[in-house]
Amino acid sequence: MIKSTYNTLSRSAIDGIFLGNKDKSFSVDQIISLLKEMDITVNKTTVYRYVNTLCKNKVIIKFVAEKGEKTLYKFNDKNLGCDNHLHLKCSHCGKIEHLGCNDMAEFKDHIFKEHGFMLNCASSVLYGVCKKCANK
Amino acid sequence: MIKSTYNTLSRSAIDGIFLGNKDKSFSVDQIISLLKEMDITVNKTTVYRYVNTLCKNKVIIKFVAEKGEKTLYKFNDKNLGCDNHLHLKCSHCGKIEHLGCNDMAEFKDHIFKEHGFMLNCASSVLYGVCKKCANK
DNA sequence: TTGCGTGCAAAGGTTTTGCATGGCA
DNA sequence: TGCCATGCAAAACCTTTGCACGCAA
Repeated sequence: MIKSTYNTLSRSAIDGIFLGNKDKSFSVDQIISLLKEMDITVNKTTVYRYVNTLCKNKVIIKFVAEKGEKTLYKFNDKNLGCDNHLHLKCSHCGKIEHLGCNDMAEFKDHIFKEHGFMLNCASSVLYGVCKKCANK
Repeated sequence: MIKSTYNTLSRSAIDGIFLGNKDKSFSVDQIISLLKEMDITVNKTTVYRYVNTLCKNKVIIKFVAEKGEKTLYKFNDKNLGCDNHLHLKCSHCGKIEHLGCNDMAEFKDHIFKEHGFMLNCASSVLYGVCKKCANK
């Protein structure tokens, strides 16, 4: 999924996991388990290194689910439109800011897991005061 | 801040930090630094134990800020009403759920720190489909 | 005096780093 | 061949636990 590097079985397989489950998130241990099911054994260090590389390249996103939980990694789907990010509307100047999906992933996930509420981002608007107006 | 326990200098000082900065959040290391500025030296273990006790008593709330960041602790202000939590409205049945401030702290904090946007929770409603309606 | 609070050391768990080897291009 | 990818071991880091001692009530 990233350019100017070598292709290896491990990396292709990890790519496959993220590409084949664009809406799911995985911990490093889960990735290793999934690889094992495909009879591919990969060292934990290798997985950590690769997911970090993918994060730096913005191919996947990294987030912490809860308290002491393990770090999760998820495909960063850039093709999704306004139904996948929230909108912040300034009550003062009326400007609307789009809250990118990187910021949303954890929050939406939490609302769904903990409250069983499937958020419809396209319809939801958060109101407040933006930085510029706050400084006036 | 909690009953049926002994009062000690360390605990009073930690109480003071949270009570005096109700809207701010601190890591264990930050707490130790602040105590040091008051010439109070407290062992890290002690701080961990006390903040965990305070969490169990719902006096403060615990949350993870970002990625691999340290766990943060913040005063749990119960005097705040609907202007401190978000509302989830089901587009199907119309029911409104209140998203408690424990769930909100991190999200609101993030929006403010990263986007400079001061969220007005009272005016903001998130739309989606609740658990009951989703199961129909 | 009783039992909670504390500090120290050690352990636990996740993630990172160093180094030598292996494998892609 | 050159350089990146990998595995192993060890380290780094945050947090928790065990144990003995100290101190509040």
